[in-house]
Amino acid sequence: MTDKKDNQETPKSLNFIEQMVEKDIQEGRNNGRIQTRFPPEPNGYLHIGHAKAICMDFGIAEKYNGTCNLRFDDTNPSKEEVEYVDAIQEDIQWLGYKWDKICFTSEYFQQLWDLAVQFIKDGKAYIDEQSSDEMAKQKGTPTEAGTASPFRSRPMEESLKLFEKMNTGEIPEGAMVLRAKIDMAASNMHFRDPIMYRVVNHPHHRTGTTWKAYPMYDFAHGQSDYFEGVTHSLCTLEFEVHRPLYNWYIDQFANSDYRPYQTEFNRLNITYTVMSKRKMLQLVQEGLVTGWDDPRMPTIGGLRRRGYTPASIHSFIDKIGYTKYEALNDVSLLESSIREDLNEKATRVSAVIDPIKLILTNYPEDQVEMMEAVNNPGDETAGKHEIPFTKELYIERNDFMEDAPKKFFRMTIDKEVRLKSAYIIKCTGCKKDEAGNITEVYAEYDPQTKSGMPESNRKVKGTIHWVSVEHSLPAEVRIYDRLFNVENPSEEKETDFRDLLNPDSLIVNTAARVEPWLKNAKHMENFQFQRTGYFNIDPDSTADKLVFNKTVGLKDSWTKKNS
RNA sequence: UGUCUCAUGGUGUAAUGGUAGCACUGCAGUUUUUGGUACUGCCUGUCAAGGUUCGAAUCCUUGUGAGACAACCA
Repeated sequence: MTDKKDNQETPKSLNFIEQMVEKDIQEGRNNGRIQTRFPPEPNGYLHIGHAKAICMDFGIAEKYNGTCNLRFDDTNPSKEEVEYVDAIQEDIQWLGYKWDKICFTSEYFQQLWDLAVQFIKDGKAYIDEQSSDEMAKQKGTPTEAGTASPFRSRPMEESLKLFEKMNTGEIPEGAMVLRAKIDMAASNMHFRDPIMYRVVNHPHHRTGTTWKAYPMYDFAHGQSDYFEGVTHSLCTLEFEVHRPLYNWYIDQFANSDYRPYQTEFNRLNITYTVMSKRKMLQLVQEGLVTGWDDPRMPTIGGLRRRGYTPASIHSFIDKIGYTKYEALNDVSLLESSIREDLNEKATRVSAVIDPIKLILTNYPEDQVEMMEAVNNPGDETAGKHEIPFTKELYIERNDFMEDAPKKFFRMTIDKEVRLKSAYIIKCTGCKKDEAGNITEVYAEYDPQTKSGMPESNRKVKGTIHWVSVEHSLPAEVRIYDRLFNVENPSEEKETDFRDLLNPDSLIVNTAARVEPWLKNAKHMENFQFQRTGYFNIDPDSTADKLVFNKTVGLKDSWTKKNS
């Protein structure tokens, strides 16, 4: 495990954005200054797709000695809430990033307003009183030019007066908008007199009722970048068509030698994973999940509670890269990232999920032996822990088979198997109820084969885990599978996505037992158990419930979960 | 029948005119006190057709396919 680090690492090739940034620095664009921003709208929780953007925005600043602001793009008060503002900050911090400054687009409302007024005075904007339907009709289609609004040549003074009114409350929502006067025949639809301002009567989570007229994304984003001093405005591919407008707005007023540049990269898509905020909100509101941080959700909080570490998310993002190709990443790449990280760091513990009683017929009735188990087989410095061993144990139901096929390495009658960290035992039989279900398994232990004794080196094909019946604790176990059962949910756009929910995404199993010392191991964040998978204690958890996570980990994994 | 963008193994991503490599997945094997881990090997690729060139994944042309854009969302 240590020589892994000794391997000389081949220098990682730069992605296209890093290459661009290095070129910009060399050529002295914006005096070689690097400033980025992460601009979420506070209308939902951050998900793994945002993590990709976060790693880019903060990562570029970190790598090239620049700065990165966290800017809340809060220009639509009807959808935004303080709850989201707080959650977003927590998630970014959990990922390990620090913003240079925290800001809000709403802080620039006055500047944007003044700028809009200037646009009107310059004859570059006008108040349109048409309905949105009328405006949509005259906008044309991507293949046909649009036609001019009857208000397009409205005198500047009139527009100015009406614009003031838009912000006093006397104009109802939808009655008028401020539009930029550009080109109704432009091949880029965004140039056909885009809306700059509209009326929203919903109070804003920060500015209250101070404003009634709110800027649209296109009029706000580039300007905010400019006001802040952003040099590299990085966003996802769907904003590509907006870039000419982004530049056009800036061209209208910027007169310094500085200007921000927008660059787009591909957004994250993962198989079996829905990342639409709208749909996630619906899952939460309809109670189909327990909340935004339900472990089945692709949110940062959900992944955290499912046992993902910040390091695993970083390594995942690192592996998928940034291009302009709209990729669909296999979820196994994400899963391998957490396995890799936990395998290295996680402490191994024992737990039996689907227990069946194993009785060692020749073991003294009241004897308790403390068995020593390593915490991490790949890391000696991780230490050891003790597990109580008794005559009556629980083993996994599927670790025993009465009529076993040849390739079955675990427990079967007349065959030897090793109890991990304890003795080699030989199965002698089992007991069944009337229905034929196995209720108990019997075996004899070999006292000479306790772990550490010379005899224990005997070759035995199988090794199984166990817990002492007397010392075990019952636990609520939740088994998580994928929330969706279609490979690419985005292909099912027309379907109600709820039809795509996997009915097995959450299975509660109350029969599980865990060994007692787990209860006292609150200081440990991560646990791993090898054949069954990986354990993780939810850092938010206070209860002793366990969550079984089927997707993460080798085949299965566990997360301790709060009630 | 518009504008813009993209196309490399099953998936994702490198190679920036000079040996098509890496990771994930899958399949084999070695080691193993869990069938895990670790290590080794294997499978599979430049969308197509032309052109430029000593040499093309890379440059040019045409075609094909995919995506984005017609919200008073961001």
